[in-house]
Amino acid sequence: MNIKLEQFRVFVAVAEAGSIIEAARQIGRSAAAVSMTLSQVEHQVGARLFDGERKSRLTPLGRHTLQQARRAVDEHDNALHAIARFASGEEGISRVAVVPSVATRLLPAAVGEVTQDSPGIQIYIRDLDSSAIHDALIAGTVDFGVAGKPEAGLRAEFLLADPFRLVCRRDHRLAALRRPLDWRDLDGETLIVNGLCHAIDDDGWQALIAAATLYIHNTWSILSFIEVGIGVTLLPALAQPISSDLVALPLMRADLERELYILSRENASLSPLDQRLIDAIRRQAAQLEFTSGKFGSEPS
Amino acid sequence: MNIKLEQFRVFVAVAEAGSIIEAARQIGRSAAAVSMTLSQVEHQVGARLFDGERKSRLTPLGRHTLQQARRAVDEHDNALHAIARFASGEEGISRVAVVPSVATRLLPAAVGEVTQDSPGIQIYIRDLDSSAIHDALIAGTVDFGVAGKPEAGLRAEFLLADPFRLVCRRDHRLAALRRPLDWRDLDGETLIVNGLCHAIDDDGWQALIAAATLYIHNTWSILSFIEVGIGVTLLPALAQPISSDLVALPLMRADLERELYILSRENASLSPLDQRLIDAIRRQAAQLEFTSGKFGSEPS
DNA sequence: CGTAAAGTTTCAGTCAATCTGAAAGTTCTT
DNA sequence: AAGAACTTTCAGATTGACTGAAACTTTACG
Repeated sequence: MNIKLEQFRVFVAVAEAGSIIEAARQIGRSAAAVSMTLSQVEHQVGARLFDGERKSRLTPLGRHTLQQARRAVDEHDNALHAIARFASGEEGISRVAVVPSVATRLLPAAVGEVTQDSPGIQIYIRDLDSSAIHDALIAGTVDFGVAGKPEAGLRAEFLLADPFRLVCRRDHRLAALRRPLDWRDLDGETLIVNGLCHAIDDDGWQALIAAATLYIHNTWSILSFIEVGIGVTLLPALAQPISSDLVALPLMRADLERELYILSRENASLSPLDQRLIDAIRRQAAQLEFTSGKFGSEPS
Repeated sequence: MNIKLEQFRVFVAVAEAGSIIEAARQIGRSAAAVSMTLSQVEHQVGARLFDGERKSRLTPLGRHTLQQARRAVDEHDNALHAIARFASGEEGISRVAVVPSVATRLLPAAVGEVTQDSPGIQIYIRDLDSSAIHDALIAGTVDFGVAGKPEAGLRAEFLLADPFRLVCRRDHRLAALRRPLDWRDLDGETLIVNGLCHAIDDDGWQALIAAATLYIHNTWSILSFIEVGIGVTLLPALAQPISSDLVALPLMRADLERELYILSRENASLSPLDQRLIDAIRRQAAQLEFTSGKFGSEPS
């Protein structure tokens, strides 16, 4: 016995309408087609499904078949619906790993954008440093990430270039210069080296960090030091928290910047929800304005 | 989006086989057909379901679609299976009302026959007198019944003719006659009239019961009276319990019998399980032997 | 690096299933 | 008994699916 889904649909329509003509009208077929389909179903089942000549009363077997047919049709429609929702990104799970600055500055608005119209979705977020993000991607524990360019084995699409700035207190002498800073301006300053400093490929800078004494990994800790008057540091604009006590000063070398990429596994597609989230992150990144031309500006 | 069940089947086969050629081999189609069906499905979904050129790795959307497709296909197969089981009478509910004699003499073996190979079925049995059975059928509380012929409104198919016998103690003087009895033989006997006596259309008999003093409805009670030596009665052979103290004597009027019918609602089909049960009852009835020619025989 | 092998897709033709409108055959109602 | 409503049958048309062959792509391997 093999009854097709469309045959089930026709049978359900007739059983519910109680008449072939009415059912034919509802599903947009001719009565002849419905009649033939129905007799095929009865032939498959091997017994009559309706009592009497008209199609208004079901046999016990017909009632049972109706139950089963309804169920099968409903499950099929549910499956189609679920596939459509997943395909449109209205439903699903997205696992993301991003650097802390993206987690605080880009993700909240992007996630808000995506979740606003899609209540059924789930998003897992981890904030890690770039190399941990690469590892997580290769391990498959996250679907995509936002981080610096990896060595290999990952697909990378450019997201944004984040210019480095010198961060110091508003009342620092460097803030009073009101011009892009040179490395020589940092002579005699207490430089706090952070994890992102090594990415800057500049000889003068490398000499400075080689001579530095303070190395602090966590961005928030660094800023606490600076706030109480100890030292200055170099950070990408996105990594600078908004604080009225601190300023981010542009550098002469305006080309020094951290590049952030959307990373994902090579040869592995992303789910539609991942795509939506990436699109939202890109939109948020496009809205960023690095006020690199102005002096004494607040970070972002 | 409308994906047919057969398309789901093809997609599931390819996803599980990891190759179009292998899937095509399994489902008995050409690779070309499978390839075309698959691209139809992808077109319907609106995105790729497999990563890379070969069909060995699914995209996240593909995995989700596979889950849903499996579910839909399984539910459809379940529905077909459930319909087949119900249609063959291996599953279902049967509600039966029968007269007490049938309940004790025919039903046990018939039910045993049916339940033996079908563990999934349910059978509800009520034993009632004929008119209550008619009422239950008309009310729809049972699917079919075994009882005497009803007035109207019910479909009746002849089951068996149950010859009336005279029931008395083995040591009764009538038992010693060893010949079919005439009404005159009952002169002077204490006749116990029961509910079935009125069905006998015979003037001599009607005169006898008009003159009787004992009227007892319940068959078992009647037999208790007879066992202690009080009276005789007339009962259909099937209603006579096996007891070594009692004998059932044939009557001269061998044509006096209670006719039992399989009754069901007119214009209402019976379920396949009902049919199986009816068939089993008929087989049991056919095996009955009323030893009407022999004298002093035990009741059946 | 080139060739063979395996896998996939495209193509055109064939075939089977399904649909339609018309007509005939039912059953039910009046 | 006649008409109305409904269902089925029929022949022809349409659609959709399948096939084998060939082209194309990717992978395996010497």
